[in-house]
Amino acid sequence: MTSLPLLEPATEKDCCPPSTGSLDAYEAQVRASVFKALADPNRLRLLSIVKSADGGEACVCDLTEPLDLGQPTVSHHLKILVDAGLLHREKRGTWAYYSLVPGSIERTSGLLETL
Amino acid sequence: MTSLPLLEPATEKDCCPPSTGSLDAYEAQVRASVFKALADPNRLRLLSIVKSADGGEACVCDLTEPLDLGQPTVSHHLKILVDAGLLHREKRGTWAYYSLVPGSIERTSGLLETL
DNA sequence: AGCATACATTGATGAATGTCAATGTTGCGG
DNA sequence: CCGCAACATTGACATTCATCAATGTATGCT
Repeated sequence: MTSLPLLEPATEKDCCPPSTGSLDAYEAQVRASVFKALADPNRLRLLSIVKSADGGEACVCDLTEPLDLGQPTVSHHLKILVDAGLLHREKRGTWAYYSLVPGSIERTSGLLETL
Repeated sequence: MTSLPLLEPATEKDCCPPSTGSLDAYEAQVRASVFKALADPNRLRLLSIVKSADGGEACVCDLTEPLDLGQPTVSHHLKILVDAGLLHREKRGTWAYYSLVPGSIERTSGLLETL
């Protein structure tokens, strides 16, 4: 994988006028990689827990127990969500705090409705 | 896989009050299976082509060429989209016509925003 | 009946994915 | 400096997945 621009940043020009009438191969691949990040039950639960966490953020140690997964596995899933542009990672001291990227859920919905 | 109720039918009771505050394992699996259907570029293109097709429907023979895929592969992808509740299949004569299930895109967006 | 067309299903194969154990890295406290 | 705690990375393994070739199943036509 070559690290595609998954979720376009908020500072994007006016969005997605479908000139051809249907998705070209490139756009389809970009969008599919975002849905790939959502295509795992544990990653959906991670998003849900982070979203409803106190302060809107959570560290790995808070996430490994409710999912009943090992710490390396949780870190792996979190990395996929960060690479997809859905989660933001901020390291403070020894802890890594994950939070939802503002607007990322809405932008992902947009990827669906502008098919 | 045991054929889970992927996209709840339109005749669903008032939607998804999150009692626990975060997704339980079952709900996460149900929702993930819908996003799994969307996690492939060729399937996204299929949805896009069907959506913008004349009359809102298309047969397999219209879909195999723009995707540059074999007919069995296209049929396979279409089956996944039907099983996910996103496409509807209607057989008329020798042809099989696929169309978007009304409201399925919006319901899928709902699966995102109610995480 | 016989044949061609449109589509589905099966089986096989290479690639991608989820998980864990082991190890590496970084920051904090004594 | 030493050890511990939190997290990331690597390597291995089993499972799932996307694709195709071959075959099966209807349906329409002559």
